[in-house]
Formats: sequence, C-alpha cells, structure tokens
Amino acid sequence: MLTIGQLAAYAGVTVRAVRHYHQIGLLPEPERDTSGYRKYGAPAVVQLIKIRTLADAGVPLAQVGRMLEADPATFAEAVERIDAQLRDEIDRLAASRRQVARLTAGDSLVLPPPVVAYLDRLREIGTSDRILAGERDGWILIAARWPDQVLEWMPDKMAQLDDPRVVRLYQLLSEIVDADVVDDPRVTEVVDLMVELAEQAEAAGVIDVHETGQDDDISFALLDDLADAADKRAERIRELMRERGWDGWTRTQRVKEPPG
Amino acid sequence: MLTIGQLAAYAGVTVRAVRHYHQIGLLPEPERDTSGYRKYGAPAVVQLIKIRTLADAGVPLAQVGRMLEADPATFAEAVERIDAQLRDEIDRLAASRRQVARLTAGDSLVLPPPVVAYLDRLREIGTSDRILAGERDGWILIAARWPDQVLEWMPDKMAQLDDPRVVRLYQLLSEIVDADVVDDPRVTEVVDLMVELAEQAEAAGVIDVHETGQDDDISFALLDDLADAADKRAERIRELMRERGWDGWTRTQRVKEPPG
DNA sequence: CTTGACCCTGACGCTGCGTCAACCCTGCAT
DNA sequence: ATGCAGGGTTGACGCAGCGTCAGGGTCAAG
Repeated sequence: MLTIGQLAAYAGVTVRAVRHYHQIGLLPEPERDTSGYRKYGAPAVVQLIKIRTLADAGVPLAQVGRMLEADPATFAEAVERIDAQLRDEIDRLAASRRQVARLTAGDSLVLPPPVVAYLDRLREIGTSDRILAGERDGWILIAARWPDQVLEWMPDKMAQLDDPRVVRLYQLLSEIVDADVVDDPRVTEVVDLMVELAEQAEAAGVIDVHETGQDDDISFALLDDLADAADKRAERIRELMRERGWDGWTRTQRVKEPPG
Repeated sequence: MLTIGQLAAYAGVTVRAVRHYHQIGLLPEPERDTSGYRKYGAPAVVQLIKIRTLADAGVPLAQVGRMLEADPATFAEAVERIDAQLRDEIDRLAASRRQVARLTAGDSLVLPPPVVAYLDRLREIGTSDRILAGERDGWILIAARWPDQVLEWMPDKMAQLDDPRVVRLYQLLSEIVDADVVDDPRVTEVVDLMVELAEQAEAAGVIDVHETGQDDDISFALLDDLADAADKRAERIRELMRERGWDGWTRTQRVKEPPG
C-alpha cells in the first residue's frame, strides 16, 4: 500500500497534482487508514500513469476522463481533435515568435520598415527627439488605421524630405520645441512655410488626402489631437493656420465656410 | 474624444480588455465626462496599440509595462528572454504532438512498441481480454519503473511464448477467469505448470530478476497487488504456490525461511 | 521527547480576459 | 413625453492546472 507521496513519486507527479485529480474526479478517492491518510493500491498507480500520459500529450484534463473510457474509434477521433488544437497553438506561438523577432529596436516596434526608414531620415535632417516621438506616435495611428495604404504613401512622404523647405520646416519645429519659450517668433516662419507648402500642394491637385473617405474623419481628428496634446505650441500654430485659411495638421485642407 | 468602445474598436480589442489594462495599470485611467464615461484622447490610442503589439507578440502583460519604458538595451534583453520562453513553449507543444501521434491505438497508449507486440502475441494465443487487461496494466507499471530495461527484457519474454507450456498456462488462466467459478479445478493444473516453469528457470540460473535491486521491492509488491486486485483466484493461486515453496507473481522466487 | 518528514483540509494566486448582473446615460423614433 | 436600443458604469465569478501558504495532525527515528 502506498501513501500519496509514494504514489506521486512513482508516477512522477506532485502530491498536489494527485489531490487535484481527486478533486476533479479523474482519480477515485481511495480508502483511508486509521489516521485519515489515503492509501493506494496498484490500480491507482496504473490509472495515474495513464492520466499523466494523456496529459503530457497535451490532452486537457477535462477530456482525459472521457478518453480513458472511450472505445478505439472515439479515442482516435479525440486524438485527431487534440492534435489539431496543438497544431493551432504551435502556429500561434510561432507567429508570436516572428513578431518578437521584429521587436529588436524600439522604432520598429509597431511600424513597418518603410515608416521606420522615414523616421530615420527625419532624424538625419536634424529633427529633435521630441518631434520624432510625436511623428512616431502619429505613424502608429496611421499604420493601425491604414496598414496597407501606408506602404503606398511612404515614397511620396520620403520624397517630400528632398524639398529644402520641408527640411527647414522640421528644423524650425525642432528648434521651437527644444527652445521651449512661450511666444517663439519662429512660429510665424513655420506658418508661412506650411501655408506655402499647402498652397503648392493645392495647385498641384494633391491635398494629401489619398484614398481616405469620410469614415476616416475620426482618425484625422485623433492625429490632430495627438499633436495638440504633445505640445501647446502646436495649438498656437493651428490657430494661426486657420487665420490663413487652412485647417488640420495631418490632412491640411481649406477651412470650411462657417455656416451662417 | 473617444468613448471606451470607440477606443477599443480603433485598436481592435474588446472593451473588457481595455478595462483590464486599466486595472493592472498598463493604461492610465483617463478623464471622465459629466456622466462618468471615460473619455480618451489620441495618446491613449497609441499606448493601447503599443500594448497590443507586444501582447500579440507573446509578451506577458506583466512585462509589457516595463518593456514600454525600457531603454533599447534592456528592451533587447527582454525580447531575448521572451523569445527563449516562446521557443521552450513551442518545443513542449511539439513534444506533445509527437506523443499524441503515438496515441492512435489504446494499447500503445502508455507502452513501447515491443511490449505492444508482446501483448498482441498473447492475444493471438487465445488469452482472454481480462487477462490481457491485467497484463497491460502490469506492463504499464513496469514500463514506468524501468523504461529502458523493459526493452531489453522483451525478447526473452517473447521467446517464452514459444514454450507450449507457457501458452497452455495463459490459456488455462483465461479459461479460469472467463468461467468465473469459485473453486475451479484447473487452478491445480496452473499451479503445477508454474512450479514446473519456476524450477526449470531456477535450474537454468535465470530467476526472472534481471538487474533489479532491492529498491524495486515496492514495485514488485505493486505488481503482485495488481494481480490480486484483478481477480480473487489470483490470491488463491499465490497461496497454493507458497505451499509449494514459491512466492510472487512477477518475480517468482523461493519463499524465504520464516524467521523463527 | 523531540525533530523532521509526511499527511490532512481549506483557501488564495496566477493569466487574460469572457460573461453575467444590475444599473445609468444618450440619442433617435414615436 | 415616452419608449427603446445600444451605449456606458462597477462588481464579481469563471476558466486550467496546479503552486503555495496556513494551520493543523501523524509517523519513524534518535
């Protein structure tokens, strides 16, 4: 006769596990000796080994009981099911690993490589870390909303950085946030530049709208909100822009006529 | 400003998940509107997307917070750890699958192929299902205790079945259990056979002990117990065997002189 | 007689939410 | 004004498979 500890040792499991199997009815409660100790016979050992064999094979305990009583056909069917579940789980984890492999650097965390390249380019032209962080967050939102289109947009965005005025714009913005003074005179220059660029884009018929519909208004609002939340000078610039007839950080467009 | 539902939809998660992230402090609780509704800005969306990206990559939520604040070196280190854990988990599951693949039939459940072959052989010579079930359980115990040695023992065991007396023994035992009468006269014949075989083995110097030590006494006791538990005629046979000077079902040996 | 190694039951903890329950708010159609 | 659908709020239990206390009692040996 075995105590619970001996039984567990024989089958290579913990005492707690054996008690757990009792609780869920997988292993019948054995007789007790005078002092209340459980005492097990050989059949319990066999049963426990069977249980562990199935459990080690990845069978959920809830199904182990049924499987041990099943006829060969039902058994085979259950094995099939379990195997399919294991396959799925392995696939899921493998996908996770591929994801993890892409997390080597901070930037590539949530962003596709072309966007990371764009951010790197921004850094090269002297953009400050705070502006970069803001840009990164913005692109995170964009990549979440238009995961496919964003890849098409990147060549255009990248090309814009070849325009010295755009470079100047980012440098000005960097200086402004880094200086951190209340009424920075360079704000005016920024607004001039932005208006100039917007007007040129309008003339060329490219309003940075690409293929987004009205469903996306909320997304653009979020992007603008993001900029405003990042730095209060952003709000000031938007105000000045509105006075000049333009609205929106991300999707700059003509201010709609106020109704009435 | 977004409600919790809009936020969740934007990031592709459930409302419940968002609230969970609040609870565990992964996502800061936002402002409330006059009626107590949470209202979120763009930064929350970004944060939520970052969280999901790491979580989807298999990072435990408990580590996500730290990782999002970590410097690149610490981050890379953490990524390494996560990847190792994922590898382990995948290996575990793959091993499970290999196990599951071996579970096609009931017999091979816990037993290595040579033992299954032996059981098949037993069935062929006309052994009854109940005896077979007992044998199977016995071999389960043996395979659990001596997983390596059992493979060495099988050729001998298999060869024993070429002896007509052994075949006769199993057939007699089968008839006895199937008949299920109290004082089956065939029991005598069984005992005669067993004694004959034991004496022959003794003469040949092979006492079926192989390389087991005294630590294994408990295992043999279990095996004998298993037989006794399976059928009460087993006990009767053991008694008769003891009268003839032999003890033990599995490791038959001379009865030790009673002390005193 | 003490000590250490077991045994007992009962209960909480872990992961990442799903799923009620019971109630309040909002916006639209009637 | 009313009703209703479809949001939102907190609180709490449930899941798998045990690990891990807590607070006892028991056994074998020195």
